[in-house]
Amino acid sequence: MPEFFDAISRFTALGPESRAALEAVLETRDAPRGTMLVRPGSVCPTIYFVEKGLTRTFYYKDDRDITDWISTEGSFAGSMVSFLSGYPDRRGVETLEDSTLQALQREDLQRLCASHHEVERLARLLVESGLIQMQQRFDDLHFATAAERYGKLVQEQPDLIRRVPLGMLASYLGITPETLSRIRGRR
Amino acid sequence: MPEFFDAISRFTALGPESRAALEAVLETRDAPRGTMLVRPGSVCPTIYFVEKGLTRTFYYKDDRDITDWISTEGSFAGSMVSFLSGYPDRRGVETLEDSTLQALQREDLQRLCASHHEVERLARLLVESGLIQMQQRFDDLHFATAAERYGKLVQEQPDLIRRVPLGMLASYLGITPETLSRIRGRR
DNA sequence: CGCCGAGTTGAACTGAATCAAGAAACGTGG
DNA sequence: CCACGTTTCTTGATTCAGTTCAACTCGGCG
Repeated sequence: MPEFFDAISRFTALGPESRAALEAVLETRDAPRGTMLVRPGSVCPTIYFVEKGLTRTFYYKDDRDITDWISTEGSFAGSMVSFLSGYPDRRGVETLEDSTLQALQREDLQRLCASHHEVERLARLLVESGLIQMQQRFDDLHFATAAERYGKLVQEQPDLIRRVPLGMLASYLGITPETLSRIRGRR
Repeated sequence: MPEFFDAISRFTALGPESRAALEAVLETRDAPRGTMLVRPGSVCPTIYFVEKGLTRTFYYKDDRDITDWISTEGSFAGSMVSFLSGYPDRRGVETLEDSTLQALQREDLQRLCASHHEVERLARLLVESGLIQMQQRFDDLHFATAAERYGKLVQEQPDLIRRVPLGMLASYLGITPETLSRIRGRR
């Protein structure tokens, strides 16, 4: 719980009232490795803050399992698009390790956004930072080679290389497992 | 001006006070074709609503001119990332046709967000829709072939094919001009 | 043990980039 | 209004990063 407020304090300061209101709707959830938090193809009514553990957002593209996003401690997990739009999305979410999560319901957040200006600001800033990350990832996909993207991942999140199976990392980077294996092979 | 409020009314309703406050800071600007609205590499302190005309967001990647985004009537133009973060960005913005724009300054928006909850909500919803679009585009880049992406563009914005030079369309689609020309060639 | 999924390795294939000329369109000044 | 130079577009030949398909290895684990 305090981790959550630590994390969001980087975006905006919450007054005691807003903070209490948020605290009241957050729900702590322990989920063992392999728990399906959101089923692919459904609406994602909950966004999870990862306090401990590891999750991935994934979907199926022509029977292939694609990892779309990986959320480590201190970040959010969910189908952003579905959570924001309220429409179903092919993306699902599952834990890759035993995890402790803070669950925030879409409806609660909507309500708090309406009633607390500070929460609305927080939501805006969170979405903004999501958009900026997305832009970054888009640019990488556009212009960096497979090896460059892998190199960047190694630099920025070296722990993931050990914690996430190769196949999932590969699809996260937008390449096949074979290609990632070869990239590793040289050096 | 009314076009602007029409467009944002799809997101949230503004009370008369918020509306007046926004109106007060909007500035209409006529820009002939080829006007540089934001220079690449600078901070983008202004977001433009395109009332009439056409703009593109672009940058240079190894001396190649890349079109990152195209904004038609009724949409926004600018370096989202820079506008939101306040940091410089390689992306610049220029008009592709004689255009009429509504200019909104970052500082004004920040101020109004702080003072008017409704404006903050509007900002959040706008960023959300930006993120959703971005996700869509990311997925396309990931999985659709060059020809599929072009086909989609033809379907969704057929006017752009006539209004935007091939080279710019190509880089917008993430391919070379040669490839786009060939795609057009067959059929 | 022997199976099974995850990872590696190899060979052939492919979509798109690159390099290299031409052809067409475009606008600017004489 | 035409001629010329510049930019834009097309077409062809070659190359390359990454995919696909297929076989093989390795490390558990029932």
